[in-house]
Amino acid sequence: MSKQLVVLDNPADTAAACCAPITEASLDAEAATDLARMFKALGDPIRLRLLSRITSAEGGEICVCDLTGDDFNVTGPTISHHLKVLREAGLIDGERRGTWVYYRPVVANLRQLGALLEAPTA
Amino acid sequence: MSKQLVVLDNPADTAAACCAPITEASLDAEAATDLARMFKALGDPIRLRLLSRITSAEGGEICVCDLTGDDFNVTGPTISHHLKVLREAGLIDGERRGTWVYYRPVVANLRQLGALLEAPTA
DNA sequence: CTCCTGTCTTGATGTTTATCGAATCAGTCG
DNA sequence: CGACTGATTCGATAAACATCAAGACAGGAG
Repeated sequence: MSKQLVVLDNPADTAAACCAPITEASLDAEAATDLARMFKALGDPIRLRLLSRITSAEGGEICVCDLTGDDFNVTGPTISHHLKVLREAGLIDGERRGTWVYYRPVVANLRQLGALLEAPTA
Repeated sequence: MSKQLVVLDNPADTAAACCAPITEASLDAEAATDLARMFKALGDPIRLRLLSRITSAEGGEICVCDLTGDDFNVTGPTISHHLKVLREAGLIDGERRGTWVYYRPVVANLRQLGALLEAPTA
């Protein structure tokens, strides 16, 4: 099982009604499902803080060992679970290098979500 | 009970670490909780499509009666539930006028979420 | 090879959520 | 007032989720 941390089929950049701002028209059901999966991943305070740490990390990536410190009040497995949710949503991307595992943001998908929400502004 | 559809204390525009992009630093726990509440509201395909219809409505608002058509495959009460979730998250805002109830987007909060996600792009 | 540390998976548990049908509230029209 | 339509709330149920403790796996150090 070397699949463990490989990026594998990123569910987000396959279909994912790219770039259509939410104002443009009614999202069709399929696009809504893809997008909702990503938003749902953001819908937890711990995941949001994890993502914040990952996106703001120097060098564009961060070691899990820097996330399991007791800043968050949860155990290691729980952090691991949340990272998996973010990864499966296509918002981050992880890789093992030697002893440690590093995560970095998937900027394109984050941008897509942002664009979707900023459009109604105009 | 006239409270029913009044905008009441919008939980989102009170504290809500406004405008700090997710890259800037580690979100503090309190800000993350507020933001996660909004993202969670977006984390459902039906709510996303409802919001899409609301933000793209002519005149900036839409009648619930135009949402309960069978475009979505759920019953009236379920639509009502989702609208409530969006409303309590501070993403939309509703008002009864006569027989019908109208909803419109809370643009400032949508924009805040969008800005948070577009920042990592740069 | 054997231990040790870091990360993830599994299994269990309590909580939250989506959904519906039935009942209720709000406003209009006879 | 009394019936009717639109929208919400209530109560119940099944599915999804967050969390933890215990165990498993990966890689480096003795």
